[in-house]
Amino acid sequence: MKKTVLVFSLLILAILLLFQLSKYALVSNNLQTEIVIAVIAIVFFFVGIFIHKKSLQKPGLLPIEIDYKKIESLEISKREYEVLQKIAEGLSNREIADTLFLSESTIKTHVSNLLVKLNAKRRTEAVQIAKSFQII
Amino acid sequence: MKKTVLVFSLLILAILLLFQLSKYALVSNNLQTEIVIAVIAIVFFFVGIFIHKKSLQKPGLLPIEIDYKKIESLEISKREYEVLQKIAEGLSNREIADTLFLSESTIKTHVSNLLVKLNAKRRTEAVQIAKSFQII
DNA sequence: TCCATTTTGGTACTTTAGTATGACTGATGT
DNA sequence: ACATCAGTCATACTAAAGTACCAAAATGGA
Repeated sequence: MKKTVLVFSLLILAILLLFQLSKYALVSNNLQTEIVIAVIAIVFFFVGIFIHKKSLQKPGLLPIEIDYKKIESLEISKREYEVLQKIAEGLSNREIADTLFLSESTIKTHVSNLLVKLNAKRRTEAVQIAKSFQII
Repeated sequence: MKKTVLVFSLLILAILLLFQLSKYALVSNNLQTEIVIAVIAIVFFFVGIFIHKKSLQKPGLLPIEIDYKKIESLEISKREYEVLQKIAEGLSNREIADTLFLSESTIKTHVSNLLVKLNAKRRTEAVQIAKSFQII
């Protein structure tokens, strides 16, 4: 965290410095206008890339867009999808049953149906396939 | 794919146009230098963000940086780590044994050790924890 | 060379996961 | 009113996963 603040502070300072330099360069006509603009453009282009990269540092903030159409096309129902999410969280059938206030039998039924619909042999494979489909 | 090419083409055209406009604006002194530079800076800043975002569109290209120090601190050995990767791919113990040319017993030993080291109760939970630790 | 660690593998066991099948309920649409 | 379907749950079974404990190679340094 401290490192991030430091990096951003330095970045802002560098940008301000660049601004001042570019103004001096232009008013004193030491440099060609094109070069100054190009430098500014390139620097801010990379700053944009850098900022965006930083903003994605935490995996929880990754823009994982869920493909709801895919879920529909696989004919996965609401309940089944809930179970799929719990599986992906690493819960056992017993734990899923408890969190959803259902019996373990019901969860087993849902899991079995999910495996068929996702064409998976195991729950771990189901998670892998679901992620590749961008549905979780 | 076609859409991406189109968008990038338009983007490049827009940038070139901006360049020309800025040059005209500066030489004819219609606008203040600061404003032109600021506009250039802002535009390229967002272009940088846009480009970086686009480059991350494919999930396979996500820059998931693996925390090797974390792996070490958890005392996960090379073999155990290989097994962990296979687990995350959704393979069964039997399949992992076959791909690594080992017996299923060995895989079970590795998995058991992994569960202890990752403080997980199940292989699915182990995958979840490993991802939260950024080690897979 | 010797020591520590990793890697490998086995047996015997318990637990969890998954399959197959059938049945009941409640909501929905025709 | 009736068929349909999602959701629920059960039983009985097989398969896979995981635990506990042990032990022998191999690997890599000191």
